[in-house]
Amino acid sequence: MNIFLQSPLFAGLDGESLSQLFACLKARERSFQRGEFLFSAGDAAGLVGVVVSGLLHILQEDYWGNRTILTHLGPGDLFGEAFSCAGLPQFPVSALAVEPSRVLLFPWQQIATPCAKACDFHLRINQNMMQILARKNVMLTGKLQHLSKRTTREKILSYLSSLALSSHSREITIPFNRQEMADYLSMDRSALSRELSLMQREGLLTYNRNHFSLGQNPYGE
Amino acid sequence: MNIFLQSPLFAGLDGESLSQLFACLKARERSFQRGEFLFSAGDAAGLVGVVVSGLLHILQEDYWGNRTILTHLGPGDLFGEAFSCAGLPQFPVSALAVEPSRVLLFPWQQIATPCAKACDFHLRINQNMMQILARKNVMLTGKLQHLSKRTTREKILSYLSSLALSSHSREITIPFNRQEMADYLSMDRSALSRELSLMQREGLLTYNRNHFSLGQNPYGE
DNA sequence: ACATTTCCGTTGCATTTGCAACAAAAGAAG
DNA sequence: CTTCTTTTGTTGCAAATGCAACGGAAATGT
Repeated sequence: MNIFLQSPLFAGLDGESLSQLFACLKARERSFQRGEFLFSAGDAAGLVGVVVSGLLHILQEDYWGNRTILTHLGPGDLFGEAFSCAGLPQFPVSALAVEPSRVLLFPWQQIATPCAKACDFHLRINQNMMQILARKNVMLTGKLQHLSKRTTREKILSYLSSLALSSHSREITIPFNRQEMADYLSMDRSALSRELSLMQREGLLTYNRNHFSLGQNPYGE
Repeated sequence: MNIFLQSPLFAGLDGESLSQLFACLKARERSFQRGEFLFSAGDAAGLVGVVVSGLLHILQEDYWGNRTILTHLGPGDLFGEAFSCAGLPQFPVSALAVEPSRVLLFPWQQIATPCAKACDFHLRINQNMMQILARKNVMLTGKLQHLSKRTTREKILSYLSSLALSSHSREITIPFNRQEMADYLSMDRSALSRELSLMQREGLLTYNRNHFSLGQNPYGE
């Protein structure tokens, strides 16, 4: 139960409201065994879920059948919301339980349309859902900015710059180690290290581990 | 007026509802001269707009002051919705009129909270907005899939594969010419042409201009 | 039909990047 | 302190990529 209260979808609600809301949402809790699919690509979309316990993988399969793991989902995480809310007829990805898992599932429609009682809870999670989608949007847009740069250096600077701007400081501590940073920016770790090292020698920035300090101008001398 | 009816935000409404709704939303129309900023990075967010006529650029400025054009917006296009809805305190980007432009502006809050009259229109654009955010989400996620591949070939295949899957066909016609396709995938046009040519020689696919036909298996022989 | 413009494929070349392997540094465990 | 593990920096090398330039093909306009 605590899981739900911490989930952004149910933010602002208390335990009591929650049980009423779950009835409203026609939510039901289900268990999945290790290796069981919650849904597969091609299944009708319209389902939203919250992980209660266990571990899920969101998988994508391309035209030739190659699978990629897109995300790992743990307790509290939300899934299916974007596809369902976008009105896609089918899920383009699959959700797999990689550990015995319990999830709360409910039909998307129940969120979108106000219930007969027009309850406040309903309004609230409606707003929450919108905020969740919007935030994810902002996040994705940001990451896309970095990845659409063509060179390693530009990607790195784009990433660090965005952090510096949002923290209003030239001092940045990132939440990644080198390997994770390289993964986030979709590049090789050694290439990342090499470029960082180069940039430091050129005086664009200084760094130590996951702490960075940006210089004045990456271009002019 | 027609512009609005075609905009996804106002989908499902008719002309009459629209005028009532605009009052509800406290919408006002404003004109901007060429070169005038609608808002600048750092301004308080919370504003949503629809372009009526003219042309806007969304600009981003990085830590060192380098500007990038993120988007071009024309009549019917929506802007500001993600940032405002996400609850960001400030806009991280700027909006500039590059031609004399007219836009409809309204405060985000008016969409999120139902009006005193609890009008149906209100509910409707609430749902519309959510769908818009969700669809953009799906789009961004898809593009991110492609860009996070490390090699030119993988990016191309990821892109074509996703189109093939969603159209349930190995025959694909893309909405881009070469240069645009290269831009979309963030790569050099000649590098794209070279790789396509290579893949065709290897039998992975065949193509002509913007029409592609995928082969059976890009890996095994 | 002809001229003009846009689009596309190709290629040489310099540079960048991924990959692999190793060394140095930092941190954790004993 | 010593040992072991993890993280990070470095480097050689092959392959990939961006860049620039060019020529041919296709589309467009007259």
